[in-house]
Amino acid sequence: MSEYLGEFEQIVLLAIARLGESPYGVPIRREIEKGARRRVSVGALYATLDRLEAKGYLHSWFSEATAQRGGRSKRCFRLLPAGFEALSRSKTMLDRMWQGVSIEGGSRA
Amino acid sequence: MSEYLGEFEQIVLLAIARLGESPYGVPIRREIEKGARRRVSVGALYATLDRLEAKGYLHSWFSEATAQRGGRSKRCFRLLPAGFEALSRSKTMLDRMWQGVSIEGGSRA
DNA sequence: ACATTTGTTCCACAGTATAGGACAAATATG
DNA sequence: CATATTTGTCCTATACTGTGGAACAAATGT
Repeated sequence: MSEYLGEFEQIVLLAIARLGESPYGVPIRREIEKGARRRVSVGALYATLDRLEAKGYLHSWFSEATAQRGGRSKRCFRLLPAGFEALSRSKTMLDRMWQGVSIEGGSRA
Repeated sequence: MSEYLGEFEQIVLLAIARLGESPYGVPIRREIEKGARRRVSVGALYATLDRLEAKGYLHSWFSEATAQRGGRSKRCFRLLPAGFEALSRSKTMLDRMWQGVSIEGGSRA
């Protein structure tokens, strides 16, 4: 297992952090599409959630079913401290690498 | 080909942007190890450089050999505008997702 | 000639990203 | 009650990215 988070892994953890209240798959997906302005397939999302939980960055459990049409039990998620720390490490590293790069566009003569 | 950059791809592009003067493999590698504080194997670096060039984010060419022991021709790199734009897109997206997350650590009660 | 130094390429494999269909579990309805 | 509809998760297959290290290439040194 790599010491660092992939791009999409970061986005998923951040979406959960933003939502806060034990969100489940559907809201998480919506939050990513809205916040990152990027299409997300269901499969991609759950695969990543599984991996993040296996790494100990996330915890999940099943809620009770609700009395609504299709209101089956939902798999809720919570960001664990280790997840937040991994997120911070990635951010710190990227921020550090961006220092001194600025607006020069990279096409110097 | 994904629309977004992987974590390591970002780091490689940033290292080249920071170095500026048509750097080649060895200095790029050193810059990453120093700047990102992360170990980089040669193979990992060149594989990523090749992919970034194939995507049109980077341009490379071979320099003349120099009169030094082992001073063979070097493969020099330059960040292309498309590379800088891709980098900016990734940064903008991550910055947007970080908004509202702050220091709460993610382990709310 | 052959050793040493510096650099790059190749190869094999692990890990991450992606899409979409299959499947499960609830209520609605005739 | 049998079946349709709705909501949500799981599974499977495949492409792309990340990884390390050995092999190879091309200079000068001795």
